[in-house]
Amino acid sequence: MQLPVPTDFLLSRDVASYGYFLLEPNHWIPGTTVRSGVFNRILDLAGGPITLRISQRLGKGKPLDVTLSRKLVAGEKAELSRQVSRMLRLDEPAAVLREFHKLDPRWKRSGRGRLMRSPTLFEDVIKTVTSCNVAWPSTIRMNQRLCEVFGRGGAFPKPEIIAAQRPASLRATCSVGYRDARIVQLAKMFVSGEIDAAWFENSDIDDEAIRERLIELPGIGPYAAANILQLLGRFGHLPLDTESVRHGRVVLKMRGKSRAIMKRLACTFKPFGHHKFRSYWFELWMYYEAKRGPAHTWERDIIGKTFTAALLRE
DNA sequence: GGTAGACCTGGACGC
DNA sequence: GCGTCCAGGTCTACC
Repeated sequence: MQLPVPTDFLLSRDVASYGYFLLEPNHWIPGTTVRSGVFNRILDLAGGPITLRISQRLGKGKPLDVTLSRKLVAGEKAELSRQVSRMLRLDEPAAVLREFHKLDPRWKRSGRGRLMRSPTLFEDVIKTVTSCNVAWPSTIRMNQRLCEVFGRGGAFPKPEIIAAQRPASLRATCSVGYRDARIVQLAKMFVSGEIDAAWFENSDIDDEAIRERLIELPGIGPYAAANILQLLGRFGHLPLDTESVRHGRVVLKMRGKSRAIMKRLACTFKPFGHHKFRSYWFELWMYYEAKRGPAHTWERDIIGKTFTAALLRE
């Protein structure tokens, strides 16, 4: 099947735009050219797990070619399109990105602006929790094990499956450590409707109301809340962590204690308003690419595991 | 309102 | 190869 995309959309650039593209059940396979990369992703749809092979042979703005591992049953096509659209931010208007490029022209030439995310809010929330207080290789492992152990056919597990587990089981099989009870509790809240994805995705609700609700959730603090906000398409907050402080010190030549650097980072990116996360993130991303080559050339099973803070400090 | 310490895992390092 | 130290964000208890 084919999926239409916005005129500015470029698969290789827009998939390799956020670290989640290196986490299971996502699998980006770099090609020899910008056009030849392939994005594989397993989704758990009504008729069971299905593997998508997504490419864009004809280049920027041209439809995506999507090869499926099985035939779709009734009703699955709409759900598949919805999930792919969320993941690749196909619903983000080109006009919004033009506005971003006007505000921060550094990214106009490359066209960067879209940030890859997950097909569902549940997966984004769990991926965020698995990235807190842990080195990147451990985040990779937690997501790999969650998909292997609890995902149907290697897909990301549905909240109903995680909600039915004992925390100790999650800890023993997926190396999630003390996050076990928090992950199970979050899954239960998704299942019960206490966390209503539609409410969080509602653009009529202001950022602060969403942030306040997020920060009440188990395992979600200031950093995680700001990160989930950007995953929800709200880019006016910065998820500041030790990596931000490193960026402040190494790239922006800031001096002082961590807290002071975080305050200075907030001031530095304030002029970018409701696009500030994009400006901040692509600065970080540019640094990683300077160290490790263009993101669309990164091999998940090689570069992902060597992507440690210690190596980046070199 | 601010902060110290615990939480868990795995990489880094010293021997 | 083994043992120890440390990084990482959230949560709780305490001041």
